[in-house]
Amino acid sequence: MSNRASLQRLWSSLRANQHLSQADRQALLSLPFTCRTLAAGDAIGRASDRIRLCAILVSGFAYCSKILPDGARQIVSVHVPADFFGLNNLFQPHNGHETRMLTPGEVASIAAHALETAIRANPTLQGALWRQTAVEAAMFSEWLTNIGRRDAQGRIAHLLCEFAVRLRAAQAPESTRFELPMTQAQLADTAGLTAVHVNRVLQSLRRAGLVELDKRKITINDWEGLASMADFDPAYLQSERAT
Amino acid sequence: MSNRASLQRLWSSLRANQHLSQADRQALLSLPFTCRTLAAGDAIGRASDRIRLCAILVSGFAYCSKILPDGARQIVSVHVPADFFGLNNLFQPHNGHETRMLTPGEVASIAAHALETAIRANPTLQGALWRQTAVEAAMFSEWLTNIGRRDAQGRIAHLLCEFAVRLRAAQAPESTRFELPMTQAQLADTAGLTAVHVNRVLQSLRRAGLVELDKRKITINDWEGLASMADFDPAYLQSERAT
DNA sequence: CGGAGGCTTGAGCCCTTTCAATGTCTGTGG
DNA sequence: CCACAGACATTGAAAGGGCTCAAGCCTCCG
Repeated sequence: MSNRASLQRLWSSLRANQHLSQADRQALLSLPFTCRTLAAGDAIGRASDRIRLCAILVSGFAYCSKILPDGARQIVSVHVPADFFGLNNLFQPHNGHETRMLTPGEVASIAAHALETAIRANPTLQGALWRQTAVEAAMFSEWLTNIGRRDAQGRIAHLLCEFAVRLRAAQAPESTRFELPMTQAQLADTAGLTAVHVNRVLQSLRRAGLVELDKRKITINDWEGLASMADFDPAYLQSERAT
Repeated sequence: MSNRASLQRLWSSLRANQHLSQADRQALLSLPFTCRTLAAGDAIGRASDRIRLCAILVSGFAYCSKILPDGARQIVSVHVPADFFGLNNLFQPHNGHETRMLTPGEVASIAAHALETAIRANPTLQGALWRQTAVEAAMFSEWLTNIGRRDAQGRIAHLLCEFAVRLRAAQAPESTRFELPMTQAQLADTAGLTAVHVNRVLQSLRRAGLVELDKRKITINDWEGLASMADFDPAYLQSERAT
């Protein structure tokens, strides 16, 4: 189980963290985190939980989804290592969404009330977290136009581009090659498509020489082509090294 | 041109305002607002503007959209009177989105930097605005699953339900009857559909006895039916009188 | 009275879904 | 070391929801 040490490492790469002062960073780090190791599919803060909590993804991937009565599922966000998520819990504890691990990994969570007191004592910390939810809102907005106005090819291409940039920003060394630990069914629930159709789209991207897929490893062979097909502009990610 | 007086009236109903103390309210009200009267279709803060600004919709309706290179448009949010919007400008000035008036109306705008200084001096005000962007994020998320996982009927039904609740919360006296100043083409750009198909869906909702349409006046005849068809749960709106 | 924008309607097409079956890989237990 | 289960990926055929194209209509407004 990782703790302060690995958290410390994380902070330096934490996106929400770019605008934090040293003092604020310290304030956050000194909060009572609880680290847990979870398996793929495990829920983070089950719907039944009364305990509102925010969390940092120390390692592994996670997603947040809403499930409709007919069983359909929409994945509204995917979290990569070092993401700070669950801030929405501060404002609306129960919104019918659930967050689960995509892969096994470690989560450092903190009780909402503890974070709230820290915030009250530290306005610039509050500002950083505010910014974090603003970035999340921008991503939602981008996904909205992605699902609402692009065809299947464009949607998938856009998702791949986004992940490439986010993963590069978060951790990965090499740009165009990364691991995306999602099944085609999960990609479908993200893109508002069907698993079957995602499969066919992926194949066509492959045949067009844009990407290569090996297990969950993705290699983008033609970034220009993929980005233009997706009409991708990374500005909304607020990533430092966005290119 | 309306000014302090009408702004004052607005504050009492302002959603972002529910959790503001009297002092914070005063702080906001004393800021240098610029009131403008705009026509339908006018841009609020044109894309060419270097001046970042946030605004309150004093009267009329507005929307925020993104336009794709192929000309397709996705409306990502609709603002009703008393909405505080454009907070995203504080974090990312240019994100390829544009905000325009849906109807003629008045906008009270404030330069971002003025708001920023006010925020620095007033942490609880910052908290209220943070909450505002959190609510907006929640709406995005809801729209995401709406477009991603519901068929055309469900999407339109959900939009109508949302507007009914928001308008009731914002101003309207009677519940199930309200004015929605959007053309079918704009509704289509909101729901990720085509104007033609929106027309047919609207007709089927009418034939099913769920709603009545007269010009831009909408009457919901069967709230239960419409809400269940849309799987609508108003919790995400964070509205006081949500029922 | 003419025009423009918005609403309707019809017909045909196509992208995406559904349904169903087959193939592939990995981990497990005998 | 092989058999077997389970989770994913892949494929084919057929149906369908929504789109496109195109024309007709209505209403408001100058």
